[in-house]
Amino acid sequence: MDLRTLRYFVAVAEELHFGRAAVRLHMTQPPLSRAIKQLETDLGAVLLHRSPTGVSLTPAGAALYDEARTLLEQADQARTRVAAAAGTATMTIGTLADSAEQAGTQLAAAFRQRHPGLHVRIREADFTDPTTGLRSGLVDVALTRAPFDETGITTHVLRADPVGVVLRADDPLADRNHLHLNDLADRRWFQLPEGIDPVWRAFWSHPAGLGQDGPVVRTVHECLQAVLWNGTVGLTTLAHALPEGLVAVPLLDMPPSRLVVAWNSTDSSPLIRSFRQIAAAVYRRAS
Amino acid sequence: MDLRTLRYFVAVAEELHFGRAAVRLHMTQPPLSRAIKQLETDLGAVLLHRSPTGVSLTPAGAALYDEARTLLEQADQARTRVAAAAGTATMTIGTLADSAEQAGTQLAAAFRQRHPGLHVRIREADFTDPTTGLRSGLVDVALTRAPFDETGITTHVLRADPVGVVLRADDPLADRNHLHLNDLADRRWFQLPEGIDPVWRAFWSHPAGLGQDGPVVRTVHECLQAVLWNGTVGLTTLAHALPEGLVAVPLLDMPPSRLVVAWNSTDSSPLIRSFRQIAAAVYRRAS
DNA sequence: ACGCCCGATGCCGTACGGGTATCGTCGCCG
DNA sequence: CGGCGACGATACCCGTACGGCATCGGGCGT
Repeated sequence: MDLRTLRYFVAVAEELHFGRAAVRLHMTQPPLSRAIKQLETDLGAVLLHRSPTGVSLTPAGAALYDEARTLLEQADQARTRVAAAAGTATMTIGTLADSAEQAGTQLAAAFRQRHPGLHVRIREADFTDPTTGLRSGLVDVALTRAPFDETGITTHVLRADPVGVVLRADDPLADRNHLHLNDLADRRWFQLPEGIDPVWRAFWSHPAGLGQDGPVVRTVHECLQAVLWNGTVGLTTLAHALPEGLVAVPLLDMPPSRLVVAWNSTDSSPLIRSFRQIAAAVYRRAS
Repeated sequence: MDLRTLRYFVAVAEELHFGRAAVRLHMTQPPLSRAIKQLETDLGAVLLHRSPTGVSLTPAGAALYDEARTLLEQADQARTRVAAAAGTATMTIGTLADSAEQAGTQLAAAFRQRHPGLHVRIREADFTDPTTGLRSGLVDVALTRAPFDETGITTHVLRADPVGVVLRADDPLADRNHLHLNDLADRRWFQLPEGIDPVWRAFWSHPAGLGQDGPVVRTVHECLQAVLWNGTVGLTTLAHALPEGLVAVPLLDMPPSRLVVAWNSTDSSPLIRSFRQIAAAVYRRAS
C-alpha cells in the first residue's frame, strides 16, 4: 500500500470507471486494473464490485476511499511543511477540480518561466473547500470560483462564466438552447457535502429547494457521473468541454460563476502580486 | 514520496546511522543511502547532515520525521479500518519498541499457527503510548511494559525484568556489578516526550529529579543512541542484549519492569483469551 | 602517519510498473 | 435471437528502478 496506489484507487473510486480513471491518471486501463487488484490482495478485502455496466464501491472500498483521501492530503501537507522548514522559496497554487484546473497548469507554467528557481506546486481541491486550502495555509494562492466566504481573503476576478444545466444527451430538454429553473422542477439535484462554505453552498444549491435526494458530489467529475448514472441534473460552467453523452444548456436565472484569483489578505508577498498580474495578462489575451 | 521511502527515512532519522537503519529495514546500506538522497531531491531539501562521525537531522529533516511518523500511523489505521469495514477477522498485536518486540513476533507466529485463516498484524509503538494504541482501537491486544494508567485496561503479567542503567563501556562505573541512584546524581538523564501517560512517566523518570537537560527519547533505540552520543545515561530492562560499546548495570533501587499482556477490559473476544493463554504458555516454557 | 569507520558511488541482476493486443462477458438493439 | 459494442480481465513484452555486491573517499582516533 503506497501513496501511488492510493491515488489510483481514489481516481477509480471517484470515476467509478477504470477507463476514465486511467485517462485522469495519464495511463492506460490494464495496469490500473492490476494495481487495484494488487491493492485488494494486499489489504485482503474486495474494494470494488465489478460489472460490465460499471463499478461500485464495497463497504471496505468506501472506507478506504475516505482514508486514502485524508492520507493523500496529509502527504501533501507534509511536503509543504518540509519545504517551509527548509526555507525553500515555494509557491503553492490551489485549483478547483474544474475549468480552473487547466487554467492552473497553464498559469503555473507561465509563472515558473517568470520565476526560475522558485518551486511551484499545484494542489487540486474539491468542492469541500472552495478556497482550496487558503485559510489552512495549504496553498498560497487559489484559482477558484466565486462566490464563497471571503472574510480574510482578497479576490481578483479573471472571467465570468455563465452557468448551465448538465443533461444527458438523450434528455427531452437536451436540445433547448436555454432553460429556466422552473423547467427542472421535478428533477433530482445533486447534493453538496456537509460542512462546506455556506456562501458556496447557497450559490450552487440555490435551486436545490426544487428537487431533493440526489447523490452527494465532491468534484465536477462526480457531478457529471451522477448525471450519467443516476439521472440527476448537474450544474457547471459553460467554459469547458463535456464528455460524450452529456450536454450543457444555459440556465437563464443563474448568475454567472466568476473565475478568481484568491489569496489571504494578510499575505502581501510580491510573488502573489506577480501571480495576479500574470493571471490577468493571460486572461486578457485569451478574451 | 511514497510510504516505503518514508519508512526508510524514519528508520534513518531514529538510528541516526545508515548502517543500523539498514539492518532494521532488512536491507543493505547502499540502496538506503540512494533512497534517502532521492527523497531529498524529490522534496528539494536537505534532510540530513552527513559526517563520517554520524548523521544529524536538519530542520527540514526534523519536520519530515514528525510528518512521516503521523503519515505512517494514519496508513496503519487505514488498513485496520478497511479490514473492519470488510468484516475480515483481524487481530492486531501492539508491541513496544523494546524486548517486547521480539516477543511479539514470536507470539504472533504461534498465534497465527493456532488460528489459521485469521489475519494477524503487528504494530510497533514507542514510549509516547505505552498501551500501543489499545484505547484508540488501533490494536486489540498489547505486549508492553507496566506500569501505566490501567483504567479500562486489564493486564496479565508475563515476566518481571530488573531495570538497569545503560552506560558506555568506557564509563568509570561500567564495571560495577550494581549501582544505586545516588551513584548517578551528577549525570544527565534522558527526557520522555510531552503528554505521555503520567504513570509511565513517573516510573521511568523517577530518578529524573537528579539530573536534567537530557535529550528527549521516544524509543529504546533513541535512548541507547543518546547514551553513545550525548553521554547521558539511559534505563533499560536487563532482558535483552545491548549493542557493542554499551553495558547495563543493575539498579538496585528501581522496582522491576513487568512485561504484560494488556487488552481493553470491555473487549471479551475469545481471541484475546486465546492470545493470553498462548503468551502465558510461551513464557512458562521459556523460564 | 596509518588504519578504521561510515557514507557515497559504480555495476549488475531481477522484479515490478506500464504499454499493446486480445479475450470473456454482459447488455443493447436490430 | 444473434450480432455488436462497452468494459474489465488476461497475456505478453519492455524499460526502469530497486536491491545486492564490491569499492572508493574522507574524517577521526591512536
